[in-house]
Amino acid sequence: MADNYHFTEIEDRWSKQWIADKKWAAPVHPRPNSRYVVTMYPYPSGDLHMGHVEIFTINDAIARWSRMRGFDVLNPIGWDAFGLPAENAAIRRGINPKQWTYDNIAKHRASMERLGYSFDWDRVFYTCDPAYYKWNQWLFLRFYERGLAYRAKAAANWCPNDMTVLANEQVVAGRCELCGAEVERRYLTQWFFRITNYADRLVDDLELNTGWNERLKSIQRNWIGRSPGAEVTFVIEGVDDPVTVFTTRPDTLWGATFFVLAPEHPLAEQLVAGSAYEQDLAIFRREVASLTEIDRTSTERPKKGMFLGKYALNPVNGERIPVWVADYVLLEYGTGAIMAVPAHDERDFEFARSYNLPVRVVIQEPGGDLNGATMSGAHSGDGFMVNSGDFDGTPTESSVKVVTDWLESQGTGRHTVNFRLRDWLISRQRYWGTPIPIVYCEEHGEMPVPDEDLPVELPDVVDFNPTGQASPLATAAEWVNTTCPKCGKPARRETDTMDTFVDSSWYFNRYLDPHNHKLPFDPAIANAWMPIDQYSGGITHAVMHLIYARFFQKVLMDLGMAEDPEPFPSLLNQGMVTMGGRPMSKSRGNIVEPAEAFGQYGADALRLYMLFSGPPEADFDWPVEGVGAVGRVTFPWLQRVWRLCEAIDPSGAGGQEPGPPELALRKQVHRTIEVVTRDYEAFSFNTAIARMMELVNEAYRYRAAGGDNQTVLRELVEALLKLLAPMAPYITEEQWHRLGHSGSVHDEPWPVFDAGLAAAELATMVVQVNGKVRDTIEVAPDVAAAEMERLALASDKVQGHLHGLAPSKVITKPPKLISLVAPQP
RNA sequence: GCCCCCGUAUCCCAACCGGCAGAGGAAGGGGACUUAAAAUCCCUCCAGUGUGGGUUCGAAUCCCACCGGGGGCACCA
Repeated sequence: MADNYHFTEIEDRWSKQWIADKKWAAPVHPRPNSRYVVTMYPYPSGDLHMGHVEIFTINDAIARWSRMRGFDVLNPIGWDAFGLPAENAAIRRGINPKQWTYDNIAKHRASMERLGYSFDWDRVFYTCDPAYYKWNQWLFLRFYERGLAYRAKAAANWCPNDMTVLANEQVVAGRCELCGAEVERRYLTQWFFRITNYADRLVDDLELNTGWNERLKSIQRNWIGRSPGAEVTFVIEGVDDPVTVFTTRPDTLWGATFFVLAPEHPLAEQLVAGSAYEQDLAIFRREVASLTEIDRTSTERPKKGMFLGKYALNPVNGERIPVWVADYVLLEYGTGAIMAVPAHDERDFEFARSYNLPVRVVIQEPGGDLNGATMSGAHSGDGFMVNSGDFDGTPTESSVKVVTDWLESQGTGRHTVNFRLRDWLISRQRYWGTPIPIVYCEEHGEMPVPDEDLPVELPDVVDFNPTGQASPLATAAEWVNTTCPKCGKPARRETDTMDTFVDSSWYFNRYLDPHNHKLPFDPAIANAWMPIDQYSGGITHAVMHLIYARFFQKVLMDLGMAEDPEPFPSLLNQGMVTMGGRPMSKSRGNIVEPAEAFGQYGADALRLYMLFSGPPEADFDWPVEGVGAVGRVTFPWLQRVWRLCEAIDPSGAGGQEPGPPELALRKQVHRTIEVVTRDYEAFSFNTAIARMMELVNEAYRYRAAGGDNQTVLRELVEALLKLLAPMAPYITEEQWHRLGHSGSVHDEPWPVFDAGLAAAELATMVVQVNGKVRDTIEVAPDVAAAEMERLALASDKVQGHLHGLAPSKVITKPPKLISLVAPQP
């Protein structure tokens, strides 16, 4: 008697069995045919959400499929366990962040186990564990030795809500990426990683990432913002040191009619010191400082500035041009100073018109008559140089290079490249992160903590409440007061902690050697697995994690600890899971809890539902009905698969000689193997499932028509179970055993299709006349072109459209298509 | 403003290198089974591919322009 599909019992039993057997453990040293498959480790806030389920399921299907294809597969997991939400939860509840974090990790893990993810549980780590963050500190010291970690005073993004500074990457449209509060600009002394040293390599090596989509590469290119141009040196009257400006259009130098400094530029202060302009500048600076970053960078606001009473000398013609400060010039970009060419730059033009500064045309369009006095907007396009001495007539295509070369020869300029990317600000004024391993000695100043004193552990007793003044760690007096590693005299520890993106910038290396006590990882072991063959995760990390980790990889390479310039040349970005077009959230009430879904319909049905929803990269709008969608779509199909399997005699009793219906069914099995394999290769899980549904439909139709050949049905079901196993691991394992096998379906080799069996005996040839389908004819798959033409011309329908004339042109694509072009009558 | 991605049945989604627009699912309609219903099984309806041009024997697919949606960058010199 056939059993029903009791998914809860089946899933519980196999889940425990696999874990007890350490079924997904990977070897330390892989064979040459290995696959390192990694999905971004989660942040343990609450339980898993649907976004996790989607990407982990995709990742798991890839890992399991790779195993069946004979690869050594490493599919690890860990937790990104440091970070602000834990600390905020701890403050609200009056507990230690550690407790909240570990409670959530336990929830995550239970859900992951039930969902059947084939992670290698022996390699798990938590980044808040001193055994992990010790190596953040170790790596920090290596960066420090090479000048890649440094402390400097700079304008920083301060989140008034989270009471910490943020990296540029963590500010979205002027707001804190985590809490949404508008960030403030503060001049603070902070720790930075010198990522700008790697800006060129970060752009150039994007080309090595052949498995990235264009969208992501474009986001990173935009973010890094490489801008080739020139530096030009100006002399300001009465100032000893020359001032350098950056420009992308040195060919417009002859059109510079004024010179502008950023209001905060130290030189501005110096220029007006003791003059009548001094007080006005102070007032103007205060005005600018009172603007938020959003206002300051708005293109809508009229530009403001003031003359400083000094003149700069244009290096190309010695002309005296007035020096101004203006709010549209930013201290952070380029050199904080510009030459203003109003005729050919929109911003300079706007400013010149509001302050009645001269506009001089130095680029003219062919046949154009641009006039500085009358033009209504800047001409920033191409043309040829005018009013530029010997360079008149030089076209824009070559002018930038020609002029810059000439400036170099004169010693007044040089080719250079500017970047939008800023150095990565890594210090945070919060508790729950890696302590920065630096102490400050009265005598020796900033001193790195020696390697043998690592880890610098987080103290337990701390007042977490951020004050905005000092970091919480400053309240742990016993911890802060230490001794100088050099002289032994009293010293104070650095009280800022590291950005948690430091943790995630190298974690995939730690999985490869997770218990190493001497090094973050053994390069020899890591290099055997690296780079990651398939990485997966959200595109929300496009300019954060995905740029930082690439930077780390390059530094590791320069340290001799890595061989590969890119850590994850192939990356899959899953789409967002939404409901009603908006992100799922508790407060909005548009949420489906994974536990609810697998509780009602099972992990297999939920996994399959996520995979069936569409291509992995596409956003997925969950139907508003909620979990019921699983009960309407993939759960009934799994029951259908279950019933089909139950119709197979486990004793393996043979069937009769196969007749035409059985041969047709067998052909369908092999065609399914062929296309499903192709779909897996393309990560096209939704179409793979559709193909399997088709096969199941065929089997049902065969049985509904009275067919019951056990041999062919068993072939079909066994192939189906193998093809489905990476996506729905439980039902396939259970039925594989019920069919009488003692081993695991997950240890089976991936099925191979028989090309002879998969091929059709007859092909359908489409006959087009003038591009329109006029007839279809059954032909042999290996039909010759001449035979196709003969058959096509023999068709009455075709003759009707040729009007009895011979075709003027014949295109054949054997065996599927022949296209005839009728002669013009 | 510049750049990237996407527009296909009522809905979700297919369509390889340009070659019969439809694989799958949902919803809808009909039928079988049943005393009846549910469940199950079978059958079935549904668009000419956002719009307008172009290239081609032939365009959902390639090119151009536009419209709509999503995203990135943006007083970046």
